[in-house]
Amino acid sequence: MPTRTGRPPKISRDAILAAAHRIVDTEGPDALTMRRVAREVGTTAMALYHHVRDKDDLLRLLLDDYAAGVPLPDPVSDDPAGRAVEAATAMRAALAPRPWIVDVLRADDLLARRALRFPEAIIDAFMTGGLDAEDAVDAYRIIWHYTAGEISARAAATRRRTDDRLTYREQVFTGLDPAELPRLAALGERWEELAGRDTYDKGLRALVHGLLR
Amino acid sequence: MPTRTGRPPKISRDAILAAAHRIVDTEGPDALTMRRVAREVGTTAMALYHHVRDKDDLLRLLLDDYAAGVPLPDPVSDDPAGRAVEAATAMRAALAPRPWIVDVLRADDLLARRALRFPEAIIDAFMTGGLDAEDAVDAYRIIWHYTAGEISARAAATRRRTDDRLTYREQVFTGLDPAELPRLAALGERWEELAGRDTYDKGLRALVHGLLR
DNA sequence: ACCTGAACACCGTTCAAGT
DNA sequence: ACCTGAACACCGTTCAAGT
Repeated sequence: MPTRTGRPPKISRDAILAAAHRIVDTEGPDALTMRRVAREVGTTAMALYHHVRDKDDLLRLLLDDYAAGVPLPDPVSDDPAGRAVEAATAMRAALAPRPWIVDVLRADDLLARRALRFPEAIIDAFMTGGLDAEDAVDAYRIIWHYTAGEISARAAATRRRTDDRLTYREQVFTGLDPAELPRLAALGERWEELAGRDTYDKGLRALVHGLLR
Repeated sequence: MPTRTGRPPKISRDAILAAAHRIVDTEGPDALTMRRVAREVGTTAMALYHHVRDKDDLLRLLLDDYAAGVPLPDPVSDDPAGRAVEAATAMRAALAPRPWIVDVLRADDLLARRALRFPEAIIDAFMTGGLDAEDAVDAYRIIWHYTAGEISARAAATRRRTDDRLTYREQVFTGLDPAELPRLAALGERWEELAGRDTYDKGLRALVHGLLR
């Protein structure tokens, strides 16, 4: 049994992650600062740097934890299109309540290690549907971009709704010149109502259909 | 001619915007702080608050300026699908070099006032293609989500490429269990190459086709 | 009316020192 | 080996005072 030398640890990476989870779930991602996490585990912010490389590292670890807990339901469709839709819908359902995740991994159009079941299922569905590996990867990435964009937009819209100044969009729509922008002018105030609709599924089905055609 | 009273202004909103443009174009959006803008126009940060409400307001004004300068080329296609693709491609081309814009207006799936030509053209194409107003708005919003997601992802990927630690994704791909994730394991290192491809057009065409079907 | 200085309440991170 | 305190170099914004 190897001898550990030096001062015994007061805190652990697990304790840090648990605290981070608590904070982000109850107070949102903006409340997640190094100082706040430190307070929660009962140390100074600087002690954290002994257990995680930096804040980005913390976020990534947090993400991987979430990913592990999200189920990918067994497919119920027989056809490839249906299976792709199911997997993408599950992926979106997992992310929608935690939109900050999208911001963390935006770049990696691949999800965290323990969430790879989602791309796997989607790529598999497309390959079963007759696409070769290249086209299936393209299809997955296209769906990822669509999903990430939709989640970000919805999250921002929700944020704005709690804001006072939802006036901007109304303001944009008053006094549109029908000669210049006939379609938008005709829509008028209906935009507000139409833009609130959840169109994810509609877009997803169009996308999958178009990609498999 | 109305008599203006009080101290004459040293700076103007135009001067502030011009400075902000200079900063964001040469040093990127992260360099755009109130203090930095103030230094550029030769005042203190607090003087700015007399001309813009807050930083968000400044960003929105900046955005509107950009929007005014971006051309929407005349359509060349006869068919509605082609015109929708053209307008969306122009919109993406306008945004791609300035991905921070997407972050500013994420919520408003409608663009800034002076950029309304883009949604107008896209909605018009879909309505010409036989969709009713509701479906055309849905179609536009779906395309917007896809476009915003793609731009964000590409911007983040570029940022990461200049980073040192592009190791994370490689790391994820080493030692995948082929029993658990057969498709991804088979892809192996090819992911890196495949994920670099520009798939915007492919996805856009699939989407437009699926939406008009 | 417009501008200034000082201040508030924060950030992430580094670094030298302590146990 | 692990933790601490002080410090660095920032943020956006408020507020009272000056011109």
